[in-house]
Amino acid sequence: MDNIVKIFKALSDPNRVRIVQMLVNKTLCVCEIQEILNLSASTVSKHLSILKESGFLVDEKSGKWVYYRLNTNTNDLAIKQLMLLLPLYLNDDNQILSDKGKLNIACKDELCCI
Amino acid sequence: MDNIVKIFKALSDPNRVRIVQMLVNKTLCVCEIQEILNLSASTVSKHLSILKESGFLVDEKSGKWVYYRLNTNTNDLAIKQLMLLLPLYLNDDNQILSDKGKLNIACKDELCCI
DNA sequence: ACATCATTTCGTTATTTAACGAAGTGATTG
DNA sequence: CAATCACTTCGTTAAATAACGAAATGATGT
Repeated sequence: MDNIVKIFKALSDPNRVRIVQMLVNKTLCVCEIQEILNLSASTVSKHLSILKESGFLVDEKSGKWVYYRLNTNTNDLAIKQLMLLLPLYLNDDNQILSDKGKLNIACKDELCCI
Repeated sequence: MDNIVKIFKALSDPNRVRIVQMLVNKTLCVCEIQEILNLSASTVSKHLSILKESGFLVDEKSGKWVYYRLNTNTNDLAIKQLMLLLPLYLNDDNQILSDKGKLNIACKDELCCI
């Protein structure tokens, strides 16, 4: 019960839902996510730790950077299914579309890291 | 986005998850739910209104009583799927099993209403 | 009509949450 | 080795949430 409630709590904030959707088929470092969300680094870090703690994300250090990606290898059924279902619910969400658009530009122009 | 976040927020409280699971294949009045959760009537009423507002429940007045049940006729894909998936995640949860046990006894003995 | 019962609404309190900036950590670069 | 960069942790503040009891609402039964 605690586990499933923690999972739903993780998804009950719009900025965290945006993060999860940004990371579909992508690996991003904290500063890229910060750029899109337009929040302070500490706030973004906190959101990422909640998503990691609940099982949605894994991180990987590489030099100065910490990269986050979806925990696609999870054994948790709820996490696995919700990661698949979320995009269906948010495919046509303007915020999510806008985030993805910005991300592509940001990547092309190397807006943030490297 | 607001809609899906509202849905996850509704499920991000253990008492509300318990309510949803109690109502699987059952219709219950507020006082029965109150009996199981062991919370004040006003608190239970608030939880029910959040679940109703987010689309999980519908209510029906009948005399003195208000009956709540799952909104199985919803058009909302997320609500529909989450109602199906939740029991899979909580099948072996002790709290949920205990609630269902108490509910059967309560119904037999007409512990609460009627 | 009146008392009672089931439920909701209101006002309050304690806890949790989201946000920030400042300070701390650890790796990289000059 | 000092400065910088990416990120996290800490401490604070404002807002949201969960809980309660008291009062309001609305139907039932006497």
